Amino acid sequence: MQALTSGEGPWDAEPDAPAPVGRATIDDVAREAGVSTATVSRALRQHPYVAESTRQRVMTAVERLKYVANSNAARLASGQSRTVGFIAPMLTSWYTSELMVGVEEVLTHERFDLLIGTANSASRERIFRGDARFQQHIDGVILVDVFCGDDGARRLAALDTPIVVLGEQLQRITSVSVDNERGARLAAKHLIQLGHKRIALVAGHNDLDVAKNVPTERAKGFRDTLQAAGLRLPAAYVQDGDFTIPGGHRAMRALLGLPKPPTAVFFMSDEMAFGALEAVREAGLRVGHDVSIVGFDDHPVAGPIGLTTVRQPVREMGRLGARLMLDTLDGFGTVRHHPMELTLIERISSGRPA
Amino acid sequence: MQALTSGEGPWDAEPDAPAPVGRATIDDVAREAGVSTATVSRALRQHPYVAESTRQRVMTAVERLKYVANSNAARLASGQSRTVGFIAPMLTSWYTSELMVGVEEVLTHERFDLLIGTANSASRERIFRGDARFQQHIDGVILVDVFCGDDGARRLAALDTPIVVLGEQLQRITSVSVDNERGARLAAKHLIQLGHKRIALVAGHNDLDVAKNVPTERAKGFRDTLQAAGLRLPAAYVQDGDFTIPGGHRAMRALLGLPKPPTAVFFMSDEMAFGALEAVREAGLRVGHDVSIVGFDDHPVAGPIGLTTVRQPVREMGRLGARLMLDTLDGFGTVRHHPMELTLIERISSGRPA
DNA sequence: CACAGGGATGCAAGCGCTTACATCGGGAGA
DNA sequence: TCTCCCGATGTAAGCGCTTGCATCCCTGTG
Repeated sequence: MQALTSGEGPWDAEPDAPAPVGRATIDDVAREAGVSTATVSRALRQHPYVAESTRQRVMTAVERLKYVANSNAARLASGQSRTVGFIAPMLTSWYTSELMVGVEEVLTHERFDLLIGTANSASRERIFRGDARFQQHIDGVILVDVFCGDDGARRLAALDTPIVVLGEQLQRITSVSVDNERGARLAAKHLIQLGHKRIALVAGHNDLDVAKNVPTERAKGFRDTLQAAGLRLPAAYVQDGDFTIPGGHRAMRALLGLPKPPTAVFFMSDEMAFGALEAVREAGLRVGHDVSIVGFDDHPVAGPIGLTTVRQPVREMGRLGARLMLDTLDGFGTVRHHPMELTLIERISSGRPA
Repeated sequence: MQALTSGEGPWDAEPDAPAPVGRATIDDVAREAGVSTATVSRALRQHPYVAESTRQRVMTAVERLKYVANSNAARLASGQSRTVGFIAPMLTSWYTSELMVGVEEVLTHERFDLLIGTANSASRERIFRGDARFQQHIDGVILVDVFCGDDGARRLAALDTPIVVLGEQLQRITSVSVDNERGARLAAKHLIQLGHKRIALVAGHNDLDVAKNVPTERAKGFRDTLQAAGLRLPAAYVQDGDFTIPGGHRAMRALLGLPKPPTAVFFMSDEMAFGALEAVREAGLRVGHDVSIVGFDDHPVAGPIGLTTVRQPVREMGRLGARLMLDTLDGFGTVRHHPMELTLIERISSGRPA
């Protein structure tokens, strides 16, 4: 951030620009360059059949006139919307917005627009049917946390809309995801190695029966690891935290209210873990001593408050997802799954059992 | 969030829609309704001179054909971009993204698009000059943290682009802001009442000399209150935290490294305060006991971790800002300043000095 | 040296809407 | 009953681009 000293800085600079504020059209440029509008259009879009000298002339004219193409006209004429949809439940979670920022970053760079939508159960279907905004004016859709089964995946793949899925892996659909089972295993193993015997799980939702999805995979990795270590996971030790801060708070309170409360808890998201901190404090206990907590994400606040967590490169996932979408739209790129690395970050919220 | 049970849920529903995927044009609708395209256009946009019966017929046709207007065509024809720009430094801070979500919420509802831009020193100017994206295809601009002096404000007001400023108050420009001086006073007073004598300040930037801006106002309120209480604010007690988590961390470390460290610190943002928590821990001290901390914002994580803070209704500010922009674009609404309420939320990060 | 081939450019028809202007019809006032 | 007026609708000209097709010209080839 630049230091603005009094009386200086960009705002106070002289308005030295000639600035015939962006009124030039492609015809003006054509005239200025002495070519046809068609040639200008081609020159501007890297069409192969434009002589280098001509391109130069056009570019010069563009500079001089400060020409900027009217994207509405371009889109109308070409039939390409240069817009991709981004659908997720809970737009306000850190995870989602971080993905969105990543996506936005590369899309904007390629002069694409982002159309954002929430995906509650109703609107998911809507996307591919009658929804007003997504119906026709979208080149592709980036889906987050689809949480659909194999059937859903099949239906998605059958659509002729290019799709990229973020966060989970579906049959025949390009995706960027992490190995959720492994992530959960990392967390569980960590807690087990610290010596914990009573370890609980706070999932995003409790309905973990859908074929394949993030919570299910994490739950599986977690369960398996516990089982392998000869530990039990009683039903009461599995709570639903709704992937939100208040949800995590509630879940933790429920856990601490148990006759035999756990000494360690794995949360499927950092935000739920944050909520849990409050519950621990309210109970007069100390995190990392009386009860260990492990999250998932590596939210920016996780570091400062010392939350042990499984880091996933969220922003980078968003970026990659957007790039894959662009490749798909360009006709390149085949259906592929792109795995991203997961790392356990040990901090002070987890320690040996009291 | 809906519970998806195996084999069910929206994804698995039968594709029961007739779905002649949104290919209908306004002409199709006109034909279907037995009117001209002009009438359809008018009916759809609430033009007064359309008979109710006609409107009904058009609507029916729209329904039947699942017609959705092509916004590119509409924008091209009308010359209205239906897009507003959103410019802020640091798009990734919670404050900014929260504002953005609020803005997005109402804009989307009104079928407007949001064009997001960063405002580093260079691009600020660019907005109103040669910048490619903002030059012509924008109806108005929402500015966050402009941090410009009166001169800058004058230049802004002189532009013919509708402008709404969020977070601070500028001459002759519509804005939504809080009383920053008062907020800082609340924080300072709270700390003083707790009995603190050595109180430090972590600002967003140290260049507090610009005519009028958020950090300056908060610094003033803070200083004045300390002074009124007969307390000193040594230069070493004023640190620059850059409005980021790491910045807050650094600032706190610097403060704690002082020969006579403060017993309480006011941070101009919660995120900086979060960073500080880590520094306190590293120093082997306890927040709320050895050192009290007060933030500003009421970030969602502030509650869970017990950070005392000055709450500002950020999301609501974004919403209101967007609404004001829409009013301006509609020709309604005059230049006005809309003040929002600030509240001190006392939590456990602040207590009596040790 | 005529001719085919293909690179470089121009022409002009849209893309799907909006809107100024023309038109039409029917009730109110003369 | 005949204007006049105005509400309701139609006509058609673009908005600023993209792109298929036609055209032109410069090489390389036989």
